[in-house]
Amino acid sequence: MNFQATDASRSRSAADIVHEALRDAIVQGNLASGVQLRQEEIARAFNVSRIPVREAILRLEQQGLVENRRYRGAFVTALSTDEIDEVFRLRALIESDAIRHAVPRMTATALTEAREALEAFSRTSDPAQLMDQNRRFHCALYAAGQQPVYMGVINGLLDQSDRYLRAQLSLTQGQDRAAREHLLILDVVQSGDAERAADLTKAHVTEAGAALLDYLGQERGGQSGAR
Amino acid sequence: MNFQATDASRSRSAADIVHEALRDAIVQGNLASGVQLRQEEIARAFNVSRIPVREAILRLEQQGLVENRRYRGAFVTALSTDEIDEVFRLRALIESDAIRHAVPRMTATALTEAREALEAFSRTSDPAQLMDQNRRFHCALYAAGQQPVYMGVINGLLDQSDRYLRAQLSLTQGQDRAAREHLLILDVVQSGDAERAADLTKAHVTEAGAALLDYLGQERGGQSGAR
DNA sequence: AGTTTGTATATTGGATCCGAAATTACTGGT
DNA sequence: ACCAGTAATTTCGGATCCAATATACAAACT
Repeated sequence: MNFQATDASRSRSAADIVHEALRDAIVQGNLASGVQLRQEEIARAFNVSRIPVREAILRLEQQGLVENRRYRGAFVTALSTDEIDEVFRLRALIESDAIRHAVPRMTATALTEAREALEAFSRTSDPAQLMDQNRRFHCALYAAGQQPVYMGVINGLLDQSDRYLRAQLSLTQGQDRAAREHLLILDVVQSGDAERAADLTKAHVTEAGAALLDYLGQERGGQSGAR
Repeated sequence: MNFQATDASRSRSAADIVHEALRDAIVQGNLASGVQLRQEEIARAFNVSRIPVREAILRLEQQGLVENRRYRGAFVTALSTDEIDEVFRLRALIESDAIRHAVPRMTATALTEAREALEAFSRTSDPAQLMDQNRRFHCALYAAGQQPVYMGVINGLLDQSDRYLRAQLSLTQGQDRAAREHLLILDVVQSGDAERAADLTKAHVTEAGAALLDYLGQERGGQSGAR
């Protein structure tokens, strides 16, 4: 047998495809907060019936990316500034703990993947690429901890934070700072200092959140709790 | 206007009812790990079509309570001992932080609800009641912190841990110990010492997890990572 | 006998159709 | 001109039907 065997059962269902497309659109900001998702419209766009669309929207609702109001439709959710603050505090808490756990279990492959992500992050200026490589960097390090439950929660929070972070990270300030901090974190991880890696990660996330809230404060006029 | 206004749009859909029933059945252990959920069978039991059943199973999948394998069906998930350990470590981390945030914002109504839950917890010996009041006690305190994102994540983790915790808590040892610790936590919360409340909560959850893993170790024969 | 292949059945995924609720447009009255 | 009440349209939730896939079993072949 000398052919490339690919697990056919992993072929994505229609619902998977629709879900992923919608999820990306929301996270990347192509679907703005408050926009209504019409099942019929989406079904036509993907050339499927409304059933897989409903399934996709269901999944988005569970992820907190849309809000489904009975007989009225699904709307892309908007987080209040307070909720955004919460997301980043939770991320700081969990991700610092995750990296503390991961450092003593670090593998070479995780380190190389993180390094690749870091380099790709510095090279690009495409926002989508920026977000992808940012997530890839962090998750590569956390994944070495072999903690699937942690990863699940972290990914959920990242989905929430990404679509807001995108704007802030696109500012060259944000990208440069993130790149510097990533490099620092990677060095410390490599040195094996778990506590310091945890502290740096906590600060990294906390400051990203602060910068974002600052940025949003100007955009939104600074009213706390505003949608 | 002196009538009790109830949000009519909150009337539960068929999918809601099925979802809740299945969720309770899994959490309360009436549906054991590994059992297959057959859509047709469930649809007949609830006297609905398979559509709302599929929606319910979808939601359970997102919550991590069942695993859906394409064209094969949905199976109640079993957490490995490692994953259970993770759930409790995450809970300890997040819930201690949640109560630290809640203490300085504590309200009288939250305290009374927590006290009521505590008393009901001590009085009953019904496992289902035990679980309900346990969750009610903790969530009442956390809720005073006004952190919806935290609450969402915590509730998800509680859904995961509850169905394993149930067995352990039913042992009178477990119940007595939990009741004592709850009383202690409530006192400290009332005294306004956020740090100590956080420490106690962390210890409370950590020890519950340890006791559970110990208990499961006997049941399962102690093979780590076993399903 | 063991293995393999074809078939029959069961079960899920998706499409189409129907009913319910909500929003919008319209009409008649004051 | 404005408001209430009603009809029409839109959109969602659910039921039924069809297609795709997996499992179980039986028959045939080595």
